[in-house]
Amino acid sequence: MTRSDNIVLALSPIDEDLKLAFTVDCVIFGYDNDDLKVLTIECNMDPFMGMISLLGDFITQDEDADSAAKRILKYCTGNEDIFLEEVKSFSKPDRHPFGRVITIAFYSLVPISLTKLTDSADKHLKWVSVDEITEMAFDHKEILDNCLYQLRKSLREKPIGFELLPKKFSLKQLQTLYEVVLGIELDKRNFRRKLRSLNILIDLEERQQEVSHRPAKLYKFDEHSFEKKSSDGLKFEI
Amino acid sequence: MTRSDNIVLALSPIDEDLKLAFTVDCVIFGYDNDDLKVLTIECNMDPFMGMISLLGDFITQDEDADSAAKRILKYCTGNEDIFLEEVKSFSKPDRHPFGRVITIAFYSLVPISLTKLTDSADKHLKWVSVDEITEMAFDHKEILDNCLYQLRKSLREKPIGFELLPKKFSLKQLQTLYEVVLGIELDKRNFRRKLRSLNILIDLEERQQEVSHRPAKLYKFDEHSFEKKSSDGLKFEI
DNA sequence: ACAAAAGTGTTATCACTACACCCATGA
DNA sequence: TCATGGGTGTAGTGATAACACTTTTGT
Repeated sequence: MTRSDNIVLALSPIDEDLKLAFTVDCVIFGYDNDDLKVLTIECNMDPFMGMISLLGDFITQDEDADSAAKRILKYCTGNEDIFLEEVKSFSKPDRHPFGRVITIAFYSLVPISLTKLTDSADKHLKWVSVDEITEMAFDHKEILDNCLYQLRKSLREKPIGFELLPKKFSLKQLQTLYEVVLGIELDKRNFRRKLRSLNILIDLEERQQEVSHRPAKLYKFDEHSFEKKSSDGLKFEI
Repeated sequence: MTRSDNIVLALSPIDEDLKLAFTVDCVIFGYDNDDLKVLTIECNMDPFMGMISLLGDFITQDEDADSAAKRILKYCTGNEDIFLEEVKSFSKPDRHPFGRVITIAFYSLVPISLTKLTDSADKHLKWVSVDEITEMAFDHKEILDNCLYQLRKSLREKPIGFELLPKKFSLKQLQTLYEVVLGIELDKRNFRRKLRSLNILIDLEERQQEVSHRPAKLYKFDEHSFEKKSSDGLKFEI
C-alpha cells in the first residue's frame, strides 16, 4: 500500500492519455468531547500542497463505489462495519489538477473514542473540528459542506446519531450530540419524552462511574426494535 | 448527433482498452391524464435488445454530470429549464456489457401535455406508465426504483409537484397528482387547508373553461414567495 | 453542606384527522 | 332537472413547546 497525494491507495489505473478517473471521497465524521470533527490528510499535490483534504481513492476495476468507500474506512480504522451514506457526485471538468477526475462523495460516522487509526494511516491523518475548517484542497470544502448538510438532514430523519457515540451513552450525551451537530438548543424534558415515546432505547440498568455528581443512567440503541418499528412506518423526527 | 444504444449522443470517448466510461442516466418523469409516466427508449444492445431503457449519455470532457443531464433533457424536449435532482451513482463492475460504466442517476419532472418531444428524439422515445414497468435494460429498473423513491420523498418535503403540472392548475389537479405519485388518498378539505396555510399559491382569479360541471379556480405556484418563506425556515410537508 | 449535573410533569398551543352538505355549471 | 365535480367548517385528538424544582452523587 502506497500513499499518493490525497489518495490513500494507488491501485487503480488512471488512463494516461485521457487522464480520466473515478474516485470516491469520504467525509469521515467523528465525535469527541462534544465536538464534531472530520478526518483529514495533508495534501502533497500542487497547487494544494500542505492543505488538508478528505480521504479518497480510485475505484478499482472490481469494486463499486460503496466498496471503495468501505475500503477507505477499513484502511483508516481497521473496521468494516461503519455507517456510510452516499451524498452526491462532483464532476466539474477542472476540479482536479490531475485531469478528469469524477468523484462520488460519502460521509460516514464514527465515535472517535472507539476509533483507533491503523498504524499505516495514523501518521498522516488528523481529526479537525468542523468549525475550524475554512478551506481544503481541491473542492473538498464544498464536498464537506454538502456532506454536513446531508448529515444534519439525516440526523433528524433517521436514528443515526448513535453511530457517533459509544455503545453505552447517557441521554445527556445524546442530546448534546444533537445540539452540537445541528447547532440548535433542545429542551431537556421534551427531548427525553420524545425518545421515550420512540421506544428505541434499551435501559442498561447501569450508571456512569466516577463522576462527581449524580451519575446518569446508560442506554443503548435498540436497533432491532427500530427496524421493526421502521417497517411498521415509524416516523423518526427530532 | 448520432444515437448509439440507449445512449442519445455519442460524443464522449470511451477508453477502448479499459472500457472505462462515465455516464448519466435520466429518469424523466412525466404526468398526464392522472398517470405518472417515464420517458423510455428501446434498447438496441445485446443482451437487452428490445427492452426499454432510460435516457442516458456519456459525460463529455468539458461538462459536469449536471450539464450532461440537462443536455439530454434539452435533446429530448428542446427545453433547458427543467427540474432536475441527482439521486445516486450506480457502479457495480458488471452493470454494463460494454465495460466499466459508472453512471450517475438523475430524475427530472415535466408536464407531458406541455412537452413536445423534439423531432430527432420523437421516433425513438416512448412514455410508459410507471406502474406498467416490470423490467428494463441494464440495471435501469433499479435506477428507476431509486429515483421514484426519491421523487416521493422530495414531493413531501419540497414544493416540486408543480413541475409536473401545467402553469395553471386547479387544487383538485394538484391533489390528484399527490395521490397518484404517492399512492395514498388525501382528504380534500385538509389538503386545501394545508395549501392555504403554506401561502405559496397565487389565485389567478380564473376558472376552468368548458367543463360540464362547476369550473374550478386556477392557481399558479408562487415561486418567489416560496423562496422567501423557505429561507425564513418554512417547513413544507405534505 | 455545597457544587454539579440528573431527572421529572403540567399546561397551553398548534397541527392533524375525520367527516357531510351545498354550489355552479353543462347537458 | 339531473349529473358532475367544486368548494367549504367544526370538533376531537395528538404532538410540540415552554417552563422550575427535587434528587443523587463526590468533594
